[in-house]
Amino acid sequence: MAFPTSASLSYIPTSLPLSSSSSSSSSTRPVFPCRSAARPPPPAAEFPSNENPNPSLSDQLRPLSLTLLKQTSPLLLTPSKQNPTWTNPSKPKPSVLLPHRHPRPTHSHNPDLRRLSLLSRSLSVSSSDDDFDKAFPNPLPHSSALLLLNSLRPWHKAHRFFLWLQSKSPSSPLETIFYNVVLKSLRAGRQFSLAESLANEMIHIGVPLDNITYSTLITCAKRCRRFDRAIYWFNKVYQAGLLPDEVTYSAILDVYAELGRREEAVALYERARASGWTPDHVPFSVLAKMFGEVGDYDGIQYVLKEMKMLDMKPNVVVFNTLLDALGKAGKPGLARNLFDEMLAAGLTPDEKTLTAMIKIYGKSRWGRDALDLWDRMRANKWPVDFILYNTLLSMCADLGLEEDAEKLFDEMQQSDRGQRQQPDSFSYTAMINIYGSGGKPDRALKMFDEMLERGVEPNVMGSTCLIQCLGKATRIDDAVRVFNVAIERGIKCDDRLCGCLLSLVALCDEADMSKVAACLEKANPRLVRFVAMLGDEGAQFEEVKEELRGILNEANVDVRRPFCNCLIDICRNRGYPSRRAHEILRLGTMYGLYSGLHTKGSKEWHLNLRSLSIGAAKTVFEEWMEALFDSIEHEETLPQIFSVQTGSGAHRFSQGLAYAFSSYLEELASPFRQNGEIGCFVAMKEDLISWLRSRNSSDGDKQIEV
DNA sequence: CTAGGGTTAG
Repeated sequence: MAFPTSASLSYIPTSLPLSSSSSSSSSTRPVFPCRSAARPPPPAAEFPSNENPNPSLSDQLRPLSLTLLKQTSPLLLTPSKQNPTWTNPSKPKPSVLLPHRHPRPTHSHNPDLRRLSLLSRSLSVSSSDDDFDKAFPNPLPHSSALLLLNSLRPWHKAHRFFLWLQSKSPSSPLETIFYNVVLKSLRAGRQFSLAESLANEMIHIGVPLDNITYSTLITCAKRCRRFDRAIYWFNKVYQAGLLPDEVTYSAILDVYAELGRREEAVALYERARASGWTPDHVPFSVLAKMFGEVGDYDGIQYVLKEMKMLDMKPNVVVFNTLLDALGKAGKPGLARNLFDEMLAAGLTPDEKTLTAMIKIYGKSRWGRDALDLWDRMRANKWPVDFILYNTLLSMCADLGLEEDAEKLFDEMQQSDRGQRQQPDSFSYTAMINIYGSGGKPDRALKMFDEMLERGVEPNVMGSTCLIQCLGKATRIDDAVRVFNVAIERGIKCDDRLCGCLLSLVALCDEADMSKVAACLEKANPRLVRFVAMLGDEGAQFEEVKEELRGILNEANVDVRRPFCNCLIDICRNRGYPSRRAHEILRLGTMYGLYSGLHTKGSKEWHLNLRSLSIGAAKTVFEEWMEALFDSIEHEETLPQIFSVQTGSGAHRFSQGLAYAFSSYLEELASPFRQNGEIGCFVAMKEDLISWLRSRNSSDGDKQIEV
């Protein structure tokens, strides 16, 4: 893919309307506060919490920097007011950030380096003030103290050394650089509170904070998920009468990006650009990742366009984030083109590049591209690391490449133990996944047991895959055993695992029901009660509706449809009151979980049953037939062709639906015929009408029974 | 590594 040439003038967010919020400005808090008017820090509650990487619409629309878009910030207006002769917009006066970086001292090679490095290692066993006193009876030279401070690990040793240095010069405070170095160490140790108190100490005793101090504080806050404090310290830069330089600026850009506050991040970027900033690679990587996170393809295009405009050649990191972003935006073809472009530009892909590409091909089920790339990796001796190994295994799982995965897994097992390439829970999960989705429960189970023997902790996904596979083979006792082992080993039951247990409820016979219910009781007792309610003839629709709504509200968005699918299966398989399956389907439809199943054209009406469970597919089909019968009765115009699609089972989770649905249609003696393509069933109008008429006259009841 | 920013697995 070439960089896009049709460049629109500015980024228009795809998912968020701008217009609605641009009228209220009185309560907005400028990102670039006026120097004279120091503002109190924003309340922490104003920022989305850690658990919420995708803030609500209102969060995103909180017009923190929409003030920037409207250019109402006093600081931003001052240049033209103070300096009316400044009229060349192509060379704007820098107003929001420094055009240059903080100057750093050039380092002469210190002859003590080696000695100090050995010393820092010996101090790393224990480091008390006594140790420091013994090691340095004479005052330490400035540069040696700094080098040692920088090399002490973990953070508390550096911090203790810092305190010791402070105690050695009680009359004069340590210079900024000492604070900066120890702050870096505190960041590595994720000690934000301590870092912040040191920064406050600097302010208190008059040690100047510089851009290095601020950027370290901001990234430390970011790593500790204290985004509110990151923004607080960014505002502090302006309050102190300084301007951020491009490192500090990129750091805060990354904070907004991580918060998912995309408009504000873009506004920050554009404001800096407008004031003459020529960004380096970092902000593009930050923005690309931000857009990729939400699959915002237009956002990715915006990043490409900006780089193109600046005639900037992406480096490997930028390519990596762009490739990953395109994958997340569901554009495997564009990712492939961009990867080719990267090679054509003479860059060598690294582990992360290849991980991104293999992941994309696996998820898209582009088997040929995946295997082709794998061959090229080996032929070119491109670097491979542990994560790439595991990604290759997951790709094999996605594509059902059992033999390739086995070879790779063996390779990992034969690697040196020190290399950290021994299979871990991720690798085992991939193997369990391969065997599980290939219908080989024995091998999957063997993998799980082997994993436990080798002391590798199971994870929730591997356990879920295995339980699902054992469930499909109706090996309920094994499934229950695996569940209990997983729980004993500290697995936290997530919604997917709950859904998996729910599918066991649908599959097991009456004798095993209590064992499965006991598992589900540990995972989600509410579901156990709800299943009982569904089986109770006396339960009213309103009760079912309320309880289902509660359950779905508590559940993760992407398990809601699987939950309903499973519940429908349970109703049908366990002989619950026959209206129940239809009630769940109706409610699921009401909650928008089954939208887009029907397509009505003038020549053909189509029913898409892909990603439905067998029971849900049957129930949806029954409702469709009922609706069609009504249409016939009311003599509506019908098309010539009716088609149903179940999917061919290319996706491992939909395996079996085409087959099950085919025999179901045969049982019903329906006129639908599989039409060349697997999983595609077609009936002609006349055949369908006569079949529906005969069924409804012989049944006497409009409900189609199986 | 040598005081500060960006990229990898369901």
